[in-house]
Amino acid sequence: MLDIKILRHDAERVRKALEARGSRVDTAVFARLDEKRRALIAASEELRRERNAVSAEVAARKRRSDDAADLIERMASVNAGIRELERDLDAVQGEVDAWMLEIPNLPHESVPVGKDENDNPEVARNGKPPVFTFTPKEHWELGEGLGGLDFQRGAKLAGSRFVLYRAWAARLERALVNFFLDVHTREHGYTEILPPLLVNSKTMTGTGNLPKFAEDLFRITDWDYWLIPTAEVPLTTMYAGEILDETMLPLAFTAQTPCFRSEAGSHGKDTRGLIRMHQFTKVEMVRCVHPDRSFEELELMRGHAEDLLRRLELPYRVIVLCTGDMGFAATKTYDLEVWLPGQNCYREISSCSNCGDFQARRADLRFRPAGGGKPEYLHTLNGSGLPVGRTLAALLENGQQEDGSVRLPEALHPYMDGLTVLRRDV
RNA sequence: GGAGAGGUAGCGAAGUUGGCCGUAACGCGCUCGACUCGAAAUCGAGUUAUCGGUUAGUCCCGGUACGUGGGUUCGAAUCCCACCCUCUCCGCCA
Repeated sequence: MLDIKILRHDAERVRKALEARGSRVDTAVFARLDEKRRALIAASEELRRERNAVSAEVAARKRRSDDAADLIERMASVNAGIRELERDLDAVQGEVDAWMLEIPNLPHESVPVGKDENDNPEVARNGKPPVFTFTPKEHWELGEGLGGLDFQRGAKLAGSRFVLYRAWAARLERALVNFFLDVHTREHGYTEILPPLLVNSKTMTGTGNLPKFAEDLFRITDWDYWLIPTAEVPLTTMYAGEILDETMLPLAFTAQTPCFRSEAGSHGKDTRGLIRMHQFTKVEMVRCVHPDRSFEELELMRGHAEDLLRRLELPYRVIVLCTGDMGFAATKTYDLEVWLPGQNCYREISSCSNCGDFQARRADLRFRPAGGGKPEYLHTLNGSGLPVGRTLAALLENGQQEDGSVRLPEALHPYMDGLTVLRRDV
């Protein structure tokens, strides 16, 4: 949610910033609603003030056993007025809220202006794509060939975009989860959380997934439960409604969870392989930080994700999402893209975003400054560190050998009981 | 699922025959000050959030908030209804 004061006093800035995102917003609508809302508040509060005063007078008379019938009679019209004004206010407030919840975050000034993913500048690159003396296969071919990925049975059990892991693949999934969590908790200073995988509407609204993106989510029939599309949702809103001590900042949480996404609107995209599933495991990083530090924290967190790719010896590049390609809640986003030899291109493997105070306002995440004083909204960041399925795909494609076996990077050997090469029989 | 108890400031807790009871008794914690060489102890003072008006900002004025949402009433922490959550016991269960 945007700061309502910015909308009031600098609507033009909002309009321009959102235009860069490719999202048009009619700030005049807001101005009109806001004005109406404030007038209704002022009017109804005036009547409430009167009611309070008269009620106090009634109480005083009753204590003296005096008659108060005239006052009570007078209150009938005051109460009718309050009822009417508040009914109107509720309606207007509802409109304002709905409007505010649909407005995306403003891009930070350092974000390049652009239209879509073709305008995302590359800012860093690491590792060299491996050179093969044969035509590299795609990961699903390797995975199926080695008996680890069973897309057919996944589809039988649940449908398309589901997969079943077997033997070394299931083991590798678990190894990656442990590896990621170990690095984050031991070296990067994150606290591991195991959150609920179902959350309510309020929680989903806090991160910005609702109300606008309901169609991207799975929900439970007859319950106010939604399946999380990422651990970002519960991790970011853990402290919703609370006022933290500044000394608690920065908070750094990591969690591995299944993630559930409807992938509505991506029919025909990445229909094969592990890239786009309805269910996938991801290790997520979330940071709740002092507003003055959030952009430094973004660099830090991006480094944490990069660290994992380096240790896995996976070639990758880093891009900044341009204004037109950013997510709803983000004010700045880096995407890490891993090299997939089978697909002969870089594919997104981590998205690290600074959401500024956008989610903090929605979820009411605040801290009290160390010197005392008014609570302030903190800033929230989230980043994948890393999605397990896509990492597994990258490992298969980058480590493949001519006979279809796959070399594992050294970092994973201890997590695989010393196994260094994936073969059909492991 | 059944029975009972409860939800009030950072924590504990008082307030239920409706009316100076909401900055909210009392205690703890925290902050500042006094005392002290320093500390403890003691004493004193301070310590909710939010919205609207006003403001450069503070102050100030007013509204709201006693789990949530409704209702009754001139007036609700207090009475009524629904729901949520926590605890205890019973049942069931990985």
